[in-house]
Order: sequence, then structure tokens, then C-alpha cells
Amino acid sequence: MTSATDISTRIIEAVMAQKLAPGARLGEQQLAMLFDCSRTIVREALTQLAARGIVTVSSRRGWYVIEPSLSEAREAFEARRVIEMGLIRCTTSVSKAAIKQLKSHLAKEKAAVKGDDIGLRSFLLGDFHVCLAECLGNSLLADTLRDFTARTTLIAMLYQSSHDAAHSCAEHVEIVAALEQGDWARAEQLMQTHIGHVQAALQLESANGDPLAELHHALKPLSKVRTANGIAAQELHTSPSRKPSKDASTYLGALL
Amino acid sequence: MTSATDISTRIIEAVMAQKLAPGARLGEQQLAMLFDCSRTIVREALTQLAARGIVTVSSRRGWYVIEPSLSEAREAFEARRVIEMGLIRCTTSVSKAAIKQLKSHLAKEKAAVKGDDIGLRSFLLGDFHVCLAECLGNSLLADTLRDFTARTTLIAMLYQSSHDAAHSCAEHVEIVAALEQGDWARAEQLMQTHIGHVQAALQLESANGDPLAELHHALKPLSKVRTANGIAAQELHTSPSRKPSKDASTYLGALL
DNA sequence: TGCACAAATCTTGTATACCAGTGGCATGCA
DNA sequence: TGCATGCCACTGGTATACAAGATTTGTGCA
Repeated sequence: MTSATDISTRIIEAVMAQKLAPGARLGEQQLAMLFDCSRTIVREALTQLAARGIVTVSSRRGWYVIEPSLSEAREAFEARRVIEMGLIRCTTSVSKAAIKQLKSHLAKEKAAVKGDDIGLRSFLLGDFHVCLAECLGNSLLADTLRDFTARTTLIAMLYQSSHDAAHSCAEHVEIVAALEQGDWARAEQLMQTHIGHVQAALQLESANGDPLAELHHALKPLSKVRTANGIAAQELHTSPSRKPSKDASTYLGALL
Repeated sequence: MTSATDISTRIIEAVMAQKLAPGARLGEQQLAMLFDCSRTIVREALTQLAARGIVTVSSRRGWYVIEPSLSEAREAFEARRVIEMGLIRCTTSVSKAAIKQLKSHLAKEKAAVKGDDIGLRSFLLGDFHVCLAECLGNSLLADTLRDFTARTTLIAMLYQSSHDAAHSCAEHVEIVAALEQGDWARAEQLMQTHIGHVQAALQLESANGDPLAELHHALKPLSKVRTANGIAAQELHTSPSRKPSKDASTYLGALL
């Protein structure tokens, strides 16, 4: 038995951990088995996520993790830039406790970057930004940022991000250092370039002026796309076997 | 028969039109009758709105329009400031069509300010900001802003805004003029002061250092609070008569 | 062999039945 | 009269049954 919020939280976390790829199917029945609850609860969770822009429902076909278009990708990055830079710009002071919490987060990030849990690494790199917003004293924007970060994570998966985790982490460290010194202007500038780096690592430009490029990329064999990040994409995208076993853990395992 | 999205849209609009006050009760059964659908659909709509932070559910008691606390109010205004100013700051050009659309919106605003439909006036004054975000090319932030604007509208109702509609509208006109001239810095500055004015019109400060002031205000008779805006609060807050008639239109009429 | 059509199956959409917690009201006792 | 307690009505919480659309599979014909 699980609550709807638990399920939606788990799905968001799985997305941030790159364990659920764009386009992944989220069958109501499958989730109900997986979380040992009725479809009603699953539906509630998926409805929440749809309102937050993480999943969409295709009528009588199923629920799917969103696959942001190029323009949506651009908007998502712009939105993050606006919020995160604006948040720093509006900051006048950061408490000791907040700095401590951020540093604690950075420690976790560093450990994850050294370790081999790619999911955890991806999650923490994204969660830093949520944590930052929270520490800067605006949980409303933090919640919004969580959704947007999940979005950009999906975009990164979809558009083959070549971004380096260690580099990202190092930039996070610099940002926190600037905040600790009270150098807001520098922190803002660092955030600007940081998000720029993340965005630049995508292959968004390929479609500029060439409407076929997107299609071309979309039709690439999945194995090529995903193994670069060391994630077994097949497992994510494959639909359940025709006669699904009662053991739901055989698929959607990313959520457990 | 109505879809869940229709219902949630209607509720958001009612909030922006100040036709649903903070704390207003949204009974599932009542809404189901009002919109001629089952509780399932209503529940879906309310779940969406809860995810967007417009309503909350009190277990086994009912759904209620949120009543933002002082700190939530502060966060909401900061969030709006961050997003709207950031959006203007990131703007490099505004299309002719966008300016035209904004001017069309301003015309509607002016008409509403002169007219006597207070609901429409309130809605349009808030919708301007959503429209602006849309025209600046970010519908993701526009959607976010819709929720935040609804939030600040509720805050304005809760904390007795003394804000003047005509003044607000005039400021909107100035902002669009600055955008048309390509004077982003000025537009940003105008937006800053505009949101500042809206926020300053609230009685948020009263509670600074005096924890009783909030309680004191909260316990004021509602009629005092609301009639200043010319809205019959009783109608909004009054619970249905003990033996509710089948005719749902007797209450929650704000939604029709 | 290839294609069109039909049936079966799977999946979501919606309504409803039933359960459980909350609050109000009446009753009875001090 | 004032207060505590127990009952009842009401409201949301959850599961489930059934309907309806989409997709896939199977079959027969050219």
C-alpha cells in the first residue's frame, strides 16, 4: 500500500536519476501491482504528475513520460535560468545553516561523482538546484524548480547530453563558495555559465534550419543513444511481455 | 458533462476573478452536481489543482481554496518578481504580433476598469502577467505564472488589498510601452515597481514582530474584510443549508 | 504471398458502491 | 444550567465493475 504522493515522488526521483527515459510507458495496472495499490491511487499520482508537466496521457493508450520538443527544451532551460539567476539576484543574505546544508549536499555529490551509482549521481546533480532554492528561502520556487529540473534531465536524455558530472559538481562548488563569500554577482554569473554549460552539452543546435535532423535523431537505434551513459535503455522502453507475469518487478524496476 | 480540465480551469478563473475566496469550501458532491459529472472527475480536477498549489484537502473534511500564510505570501511575491523580471531581462526582442496582442489585452483591461464587472477586472489584471509571459515566448513560465498569480490574488483577498485597479492598469500600459520601444531596462524597472505596488497594498507588515496581529486579522468578521471589494463574501463562505437542494446552483455559483 | 477485414485483447475512462473518519447534535448526568 | 458522552449524518478515501477506444492478432480471400 502506497499513497499517491509516494508514487509521484518516486517517479520524479526516477526521472531525475535518469532511470525513466522520455517516452517511457507508465501503465496504470503495472504501477498498481508495483506499488500494491489500486488503479485509483496510481491514477491520482499520474494526474498530479501530468499537472506538473512530467507525464502526459494519450487517450486510452497510456501514460508516458514527456518527450520535450526542441522549443520546449529551450523554454525549460530559459525558465531555469530565469528562476535560478533571479533567485540569487534577489538574495541579500544566506544563513550559516543554509551554507552548511549546501556543503553537505556538495559532499554527497562529490561522493556520487567518484562512485559508480549513475542514478544517484544524476539525481544529486539535479537536486542541488532544488536544494539551493530551498536554502535561499523560497520553497515555492524550489518545488517549481524540481519539476523544471526533472524536465531538463529528460531533455538531456533525449538530446544525448555529453555533459560531464565532475565538471558540473565543480561548478556547484564554486557557486556555493561565491554565496558563502556574499559575492552575489559572481554567484549569479557562475550560475549563468553553469546552466549554459549544461545546455551547450546538448545537441539542440543540430536541428537549426534542418527540420530533418530531429527526425533523424529520433530514429536512431536506441542502444546507440543510451549506452553512452551506461544505462540499459532497452529495459526502460521495452513494453511488457505479452502475457505479463504477476511479478511486476520484471519491468518498471527503475521505481524500486 | 464536463472534463476535469474544464473544472480546474473554471476554478482557477474564479479565483483570479476573486469569486472564490481563500478558505472557500469545494465539496466534491457539490461540484459534481454543478458540473453534471461524477465525483471521479471532480476529484481529478481537484487533484490537479492541489498539485498546482491552489487548493488543499483536509482529510475526510473537504477541499478548500488555500489560505496562504504570511511567509507563503512573501514567497509568492518573490517568485513572481523573480520570474517576471527575469523574463524581461532575458528578452532580446518582442515581435510585432506580441505587442499587438498585449495592446489588445490592455484595451480589455481598460474597458473592465471603467466597467462594473469586478470579477472580470480582477481576472484581466492578473491575466496580463500570464499573457506577457506567453508573448515573451515562454509558455512554460506562463503556466507557472498563472498559478502564482492566482496565488497572489488569493493573498490580496486574504490580506485586504487596498490596491487600485486603474493604477495597476496604467502601470501595465507603461510596461508594454517600454517593451515596444525595446527599452528592456525600463520595462524591468517598471515591473519591479509594479509588483512592489501590488505587494505594498497588502497589510502584510502588520504582523511583523507582533504575532497576535495575524490572529487578530484572521478573526475579523468576514463581512468587514470583503465588502471593501464589493463582493458578497457570505455567499462564498457560507456552507450549504442542512438539507441541500438538488439545485447545485444555489451555492458555488461563482463557478457558473 | 500480401492485403483487408474481423475479432480478441489490452488499456484507459467513468461511475458507483462501500468504507472510514470527522463534526455536529441531542441526550443525560452532575 | 453546564458539561461530557454517544449517536448520526455527512464527506472524502478507496476499490472495483463496467464501458469504450486503440492496438494487435488472426483469418480468409485475391
